[in-house]
Amino acid sequence: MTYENLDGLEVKKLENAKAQMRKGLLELCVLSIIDPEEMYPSDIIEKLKEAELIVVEGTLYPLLTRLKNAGLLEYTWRESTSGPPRKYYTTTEQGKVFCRELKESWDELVTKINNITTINSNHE
Amino acid sequence: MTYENLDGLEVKKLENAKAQMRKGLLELCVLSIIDPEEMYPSDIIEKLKEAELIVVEGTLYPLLTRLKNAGLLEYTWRESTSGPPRKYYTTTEQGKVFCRELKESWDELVTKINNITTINSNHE
DNA sequence: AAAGGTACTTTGCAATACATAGAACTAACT
DNA sequence: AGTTAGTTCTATGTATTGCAAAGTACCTTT
Repeated sequence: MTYENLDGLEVKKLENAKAQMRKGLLELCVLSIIDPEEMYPSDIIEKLKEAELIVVEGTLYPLLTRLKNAGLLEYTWRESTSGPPRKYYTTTEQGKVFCRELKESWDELVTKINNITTINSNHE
Repeated sequence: MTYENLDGLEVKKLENAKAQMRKGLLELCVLSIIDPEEMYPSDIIEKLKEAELIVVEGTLYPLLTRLKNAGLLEYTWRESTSGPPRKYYTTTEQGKVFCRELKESWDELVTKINNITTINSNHE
């Protein structure tokens, strides 16, 4: 990824476009990360960061709450040795099913987008 | 894609999740579709439909306007033999560069998401 | 002239990111 | 005991971009 062909304004636009691309994908990411085990929010943020998908608290907490309210996640409080208690989230059975469906939808979407963008690459 | 594991409310949630996934991806799609040639909006909608990415006027027209205002697209009016005149859009040089950068960003994003969701699939 | 079809514009709403401020809890320090 | 620092979680305003729907404008046909 190099920005040498873009001026300052374009860079900002590209950054924004990248941010918009991420919208709507976090549910899948978060459910996938949590699924095999239990996790508390800062760990989730850390895991996302390792995957180079940076997410901030203001995004994650409301998302976790939404998923909990939708019955896809549940949580238990756990005392921590290094500060206040933590909410450990796990995926409900419902959430596992939903996550699998979501993954399928994602795969289909990727295929569709690639069909569009790859076909046109061949013309260049 | 089967919904047999989901009840009515879940289906609605999944549909919504799919809609959210699409957000942010249309710029890339539209630029990719237009790039090799010139196109007017109904044709773009048709092409997207063929690719099973259904987009409505209320979405596309403002998007085209945004891209035009950003200098990535330009248009000329053309008379039509079957109705009112049409706006034919073409990609500017700037738009071609932007589209390539966007494609790279997309590819990176796909890789990152797949890293997250695939790793966890292996645990099931 | 009116009707029908096509093309484009506008607007309100919903959803989900981000930035930021703040509250609450615990451990360590003074 | 009180204060400070670090950690965890909550809430809110803002920005962006889809969708639904209504409406305007233009051309052809009736």
